[in-house]
Amino acid sequence: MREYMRIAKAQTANQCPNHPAVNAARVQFVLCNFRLSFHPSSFTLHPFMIPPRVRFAPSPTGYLHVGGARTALFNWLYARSLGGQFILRIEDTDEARNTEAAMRAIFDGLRWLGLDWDEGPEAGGEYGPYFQSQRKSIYDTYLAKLEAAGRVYEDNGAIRFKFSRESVTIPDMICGDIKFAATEEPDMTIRRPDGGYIFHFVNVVDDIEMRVTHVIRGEDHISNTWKHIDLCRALGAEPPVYGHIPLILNPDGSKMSKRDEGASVAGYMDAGFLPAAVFNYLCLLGWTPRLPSEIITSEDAIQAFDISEIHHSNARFDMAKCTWLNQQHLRALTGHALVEQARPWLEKSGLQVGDPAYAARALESVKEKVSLAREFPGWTHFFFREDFPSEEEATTKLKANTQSQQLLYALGDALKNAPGWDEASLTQTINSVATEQKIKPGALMPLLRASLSGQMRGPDVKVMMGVLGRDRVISRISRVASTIAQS
RNA sequence: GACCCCUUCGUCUAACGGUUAGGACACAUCCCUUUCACGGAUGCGAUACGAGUUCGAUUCUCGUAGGGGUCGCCA
Repeated sequence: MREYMRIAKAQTANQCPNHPAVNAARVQFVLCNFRLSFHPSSFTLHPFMIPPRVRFAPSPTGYLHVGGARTALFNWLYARSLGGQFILRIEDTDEARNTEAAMRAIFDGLRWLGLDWDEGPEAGGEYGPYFQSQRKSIYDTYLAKLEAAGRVYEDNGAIRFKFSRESVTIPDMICGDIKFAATEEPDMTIRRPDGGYIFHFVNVVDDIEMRVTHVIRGEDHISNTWKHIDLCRALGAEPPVYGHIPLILNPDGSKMSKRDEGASVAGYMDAGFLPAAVFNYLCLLGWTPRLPSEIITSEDAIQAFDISEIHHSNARFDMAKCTWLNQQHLRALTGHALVEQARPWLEKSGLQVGDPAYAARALESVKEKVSLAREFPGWTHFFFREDFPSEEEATTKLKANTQSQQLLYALGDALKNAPGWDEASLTQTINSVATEQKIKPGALMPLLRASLSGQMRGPDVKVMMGVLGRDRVISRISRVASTIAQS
């Protein structure tokens, strides 16, 4: 197998030397088909084989689960890396779950992550409708095929599909060959007495109808796959190629369900995660992009994606690493992008962003200290208002030193007459005050910090002074100095 | 219970059958420093167990144990 891969890569590289990534991906695609359809001895390369059509088919449960999001992500990467189509189909045959809000959660989550679909709700496409609730007549037609083939029978008003009961070997793009012995499981119900169709049936029919070539889904479906293939063949269609990806578990190894930390994509939005970071983390859970850094963009992922490299074992969710990645991505933001990322959180805290250039400088002064965007207000609120609170610790610091008031007045006077407001001038000014007062320059810093921000941790003091500007700095210093006098 | 998937540091993972079993996160210590971070350095820490094949096994085979999944008139 490895040898075929090597030859295939060499051949496609020759054909299209300008697009090595596309070629590597194409080879992968070819090989996945090859695994299914060809014996090694008859292996031939088909570099211009039709691009894959994959789909993400969630049920509108009211939220987008990270496991589902990662399934969508791997499907999307597969399509994007091979120039194929990514289809979104809503499996809403269970009418109780079929609400507009439940649907929105899925659309919003996917869009937030940047997983755009080529066909599906709000995108159109020639194989619609993309809601199973609107496809009943199609299912009726396919049921008739099964009836004609003598593969169904009625059971108390429900309709069951007669299994062929043969042992099968399923070539899985990720797990390799999976063998299933002939089963004694009861035949599968495909339609309820009320006429509603069951998941397994509609899922298979839609994949046939929508020309889906590759089904990439959660490992929880491995055991259902032989049934789907059986159904597919009974309908006279060639089954798609399957690939089963491992599940995401809680840190303790249990199954991740709705209320668990990190389970809902909306939770990441609410916590101030960057979509790029969550995208990045999901890539790393179950797949190792062979890139120099673990910090990657979606473009990197598309370039590097190789479905055969997806792992076979379940992975536990690690919020600490996801948060670290968010910090890494946050650091890469500058100017406008940084302001827009922080804006909702600042406004939610009642802060007016105002001049974007000023806001950008304020945010950049702390961005390396922030892990999640929602932490921005806590670090920068004093840049955006004069009536900021003074924390207990800062007040104590100012009052503990009997010289505080005198030092602040001296600083205020010196800063008023500082020759400039750049870092060098500020350093010079502060140093000369320190010399005058016979103390170390470092001793002035906490006083300045407390006076200017009301807290004992924050941006570099001189950077903070630079952003605030001379007028605000002097007025804050004198205000604090006089407050100390009153108390 | 039957069937299927899986098993390397706490977590995510790397290692043509030959490596002092590598990296990232987390943790600890130190350096840098006005704070908090970033950055740098160091440390802690793993091949589930038992057989077999082999000169040699994390790697291949079998068994055991453990984890996960499927077996709906849910999706």
